[in-house]
Amino acid sequence: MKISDFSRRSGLSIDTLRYYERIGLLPRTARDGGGRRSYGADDLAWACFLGKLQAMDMPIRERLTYSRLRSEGDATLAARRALLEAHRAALIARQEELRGLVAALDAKIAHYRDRETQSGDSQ
Amino acid sequence: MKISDFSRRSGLSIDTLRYYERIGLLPRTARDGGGRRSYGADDLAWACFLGKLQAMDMPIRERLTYSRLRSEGDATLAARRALLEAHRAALIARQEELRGLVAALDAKIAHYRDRETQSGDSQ
DNA sequence: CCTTGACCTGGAGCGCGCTCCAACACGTAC
DNA sequence: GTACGTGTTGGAGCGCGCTCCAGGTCAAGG
Repeated sequence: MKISDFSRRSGLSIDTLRYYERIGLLPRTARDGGGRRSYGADDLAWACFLGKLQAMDMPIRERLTYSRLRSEGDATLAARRALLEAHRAALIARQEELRGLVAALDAKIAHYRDRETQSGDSQ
Repeated sequence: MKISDFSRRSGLSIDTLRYYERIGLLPRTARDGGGRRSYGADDLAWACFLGKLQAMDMPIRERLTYSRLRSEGDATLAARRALLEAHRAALIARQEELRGLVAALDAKIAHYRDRETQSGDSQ
């Protein structure tokens, strides 16, 4: 698969794909005769998972660590799971925080509704 | 209140307070005889709310818009409420997204648990 | 008086995560 | 054979949101 197709299917921009490869987040991609990147199906699964990790706000450093562990094979399975579990805990904490913040926001919005009504009544 | 106290109470660093004032996110603060910032209680409430907006991932641009509206008085109450409601909707959407991502992460973690067990059993 | 420490200003620097660019190499269609 | 489209590289640039720094001012304490 050529990079343009891979970009569309993975949801990562062409520039991002090359950038990720440069920093080692994606492994060095196989090349065709002319030196062009040629992606396979397993590359796609990995790129998509990287995209999910990013959507989960996992910073690049952590994704790099995960990627390095992955490249070291089955010996790092437990370490990788631990990393994911730590990030899961962070996500849960963030969700709790957001719940509280939404509640505060709702209070503020209700407060605005009151003030608008009052000023509307008095004019 | 001096800036160091205000920083501690608002949770914003001294540098951030000065930065916010520079870009217009905080209004020009009152000064004492020597030209030093002298904050009041209402400044504190506003700074704390700005902190919450930031914790809600509201970008600086949007916070600036909100701040500008606020400085224009009661005529902008409805606009400010609309802005907060739009951000509330974004937060809810993000929460939903995170729920899905956590589910995907759980699946991945379960997958790792399986693989670890298998390799443990076979050795 | 003189030191100390907190404050002031304008501006530079930084870490993140891309994004864009110039200059060049292919391979296919006409 | 030449134009075009798509790819390559290394490196520069960017938007965000601070954070840090140099060089200076001022008030209070010893």
